[in-house]
Amino acid sequence: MTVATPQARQPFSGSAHDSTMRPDIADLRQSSLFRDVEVDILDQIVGVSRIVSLQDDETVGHQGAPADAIFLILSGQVALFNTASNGTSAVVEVLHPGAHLFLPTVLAGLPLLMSGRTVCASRLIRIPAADLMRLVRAEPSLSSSIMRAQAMEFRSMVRQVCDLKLRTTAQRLGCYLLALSKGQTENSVALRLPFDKRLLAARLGCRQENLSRAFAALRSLGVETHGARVILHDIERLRDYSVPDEMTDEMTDIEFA
Amino acid sequence: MTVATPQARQPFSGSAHDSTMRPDIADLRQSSLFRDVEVDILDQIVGVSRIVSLQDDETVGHQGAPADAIFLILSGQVALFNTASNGTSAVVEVLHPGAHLFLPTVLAGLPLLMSGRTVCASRLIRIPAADLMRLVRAEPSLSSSIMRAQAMEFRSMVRQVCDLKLRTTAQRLGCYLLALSKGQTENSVALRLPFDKRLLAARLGCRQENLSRAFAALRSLGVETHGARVILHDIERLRDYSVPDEMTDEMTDIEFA
DNA sequence: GCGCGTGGTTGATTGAGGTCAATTCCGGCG
DNA sequence: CGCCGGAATTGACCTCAATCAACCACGCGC
Repeated sequence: MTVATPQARQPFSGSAHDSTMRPDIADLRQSSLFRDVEVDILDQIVGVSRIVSLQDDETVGHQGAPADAIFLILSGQVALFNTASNGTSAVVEVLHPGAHLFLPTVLAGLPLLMSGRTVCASRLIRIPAADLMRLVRAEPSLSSSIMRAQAMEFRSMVRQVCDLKLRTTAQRLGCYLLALSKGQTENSVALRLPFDKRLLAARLGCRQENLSRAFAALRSLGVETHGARVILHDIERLRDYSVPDEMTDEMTDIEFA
Repeated sequence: MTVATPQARQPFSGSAHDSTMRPDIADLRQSSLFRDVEVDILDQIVGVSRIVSLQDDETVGHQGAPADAIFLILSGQVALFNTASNGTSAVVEVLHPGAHLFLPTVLAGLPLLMSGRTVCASRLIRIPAADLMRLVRAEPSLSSSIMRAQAMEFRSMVRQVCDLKLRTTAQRLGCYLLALSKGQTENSVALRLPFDKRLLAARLGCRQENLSRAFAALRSLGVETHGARVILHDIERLRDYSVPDEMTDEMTDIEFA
C-alpha cells in the first residue's frame, strides 16, 4: 500500500519573497480559524501577516523543518503529505480555501510532520509562528477559536483512521463522493471532483489504477463519471453500499470558496 | 479490512455512582493535560472532579452521545473505538495512565465520535464538561496546556493515518514494538505487550490471525515472542524492515505508570 | 486427573489491492 | 486536420490480508 512521492518543482522558503501584500480582515475571516474572532484581534493579526502567491506544484513547509509559520488558504489547494524514509509518500489531506496549515505543529513547537504542496496556483496568508504565539498568549479569546478548530481537525483525522480501518477503497470513494454531495436533498446529484484522480487516489490511500477500478465498481450503483464530472444517480443505494459515518456532518475542512 | 465489535458487559453512565472520592492535585498532575498547570487552577479542577473506578470491559462514553465530561486515566487502560452502521468496529487508540478521553469532543461541543471501553480494571478522573469549559474561559493559562495537548494528539493521529497508508501489518507491528522499546540504547531489548493480542490486532487495523502471521514474519528479523513477552534481538534490522517514522519521538500518549 | 473455555496459532481459500504493461482517451498545438 | 503527450483505463499477475476452520496451549474448576 505504498504511494508514489509527488514531484516538486521548486521549493518555497516560506518567506514573502514575491509579494509584500497584507491581507485584510475579510481575508482572515475566510478562514475557519478566525471566523469568530473579534475585529481588534484580527487587526493585530493583519499586522503580522503577508499574502503569498504560489504557482502550481510549489512546496510550502517541508517535513522535518521547524514550523516557523502557519498558512491560511485564500484560493487554490494544498496537499499535505508525509514521506517515509524509503521514499514512499502518503497524502494525509488536501486543503481548500478556508483551511489552514501547520497550526498543531506550531502549537506543539515541534518539527513539521508533513510537507505541503500546492495542487494548483494558490494564494495563502502567512502568519509567523512567533507572532501568532505572542497573540495567543495575550488574547485569551483567540485560544478558544484555536481550540475549537483543532478539535474539529482532530475529529477529522479520527474519521480518516476509521475509514482506513473499516472500509474498502470503493467504499471510501463512495463516502468521499457522498461528502462532496452534502447539502443536497435530491436522491440524484451532479458534482465535480476538486482535483485530479491521481491525487484523489493518494488521499484515499490507494493507487491510481485501483481508484479507477473503484469508480468502475460504483458504476453499478448509479455513479456515472465523465472525467472530473460525476453524477450520483442513487444516493440511497450509494450510502447503503459505502456505510458512511452517521455523523458525516462536519467535513469542515473540505470547503469550497 | 473489518474489525469485530468488542462485546460490552454493562454500560457505565458516566456519573460517579460507585465512588464519591475526589482526586488530589498529584492525581491531576499524572495527566499530560495538567502536568504544567498552576496549583490554584488545579485546586479548582479538584473541586469539580470525581474518581470513578471501573471493572474490566465497562463502557465509558458512548459514540453518538453528547460529551458531558472528559476523563483522565489514573490506572488501567481504555480502548477508544468507532462502530460503523454495519456493526464493524475500529479501535482507534488504547489509552494508558496519563492520557485523557473526549477532550476534543467536549471542546467542539459535538457528539462523541468514539466509544470508550476499559481493557482492565481502571481508575479514572471524571471532569464534567460544563465545569471544564467554565474554567477554560476563566483561566487563560489552562488554554495553553489544552492547546499543546491537543496538538500532540493531532500529530499522533496523523502518524497513524500515514502508518495505515504506507505500511503492511508486519511493518506496523514492527514500528509498534520499536515504539514500545523507546529509550533503550541497546540493540537488543526485552519488553511486554501492554494488552492482549486481539486488542493489539484491532489497534493495528488487522485481524488476530494476521497479527499472528505478522509476529511469525518478524521472527526471522530477530523478534522472539513468548506470550506477551517479546524480545527484540536486532533493533537495527527491525528498524530497517519496518521503516519507522524518523520522528518516532513523541508517542506521548503511550505512557506507563 | 478430567473437562472446558479462552486466547492464540496454523492452514486453506478467497478477495482486495499493488504492480507492470498495454491501450485508450483527450486536449493542445502545429 | 493529424500528431503528440499526459492522464486515465484495462488486463494479467502477484502479494497481502480477511475469512473460515481446525487445532493447540494454557489455566481453572471440579
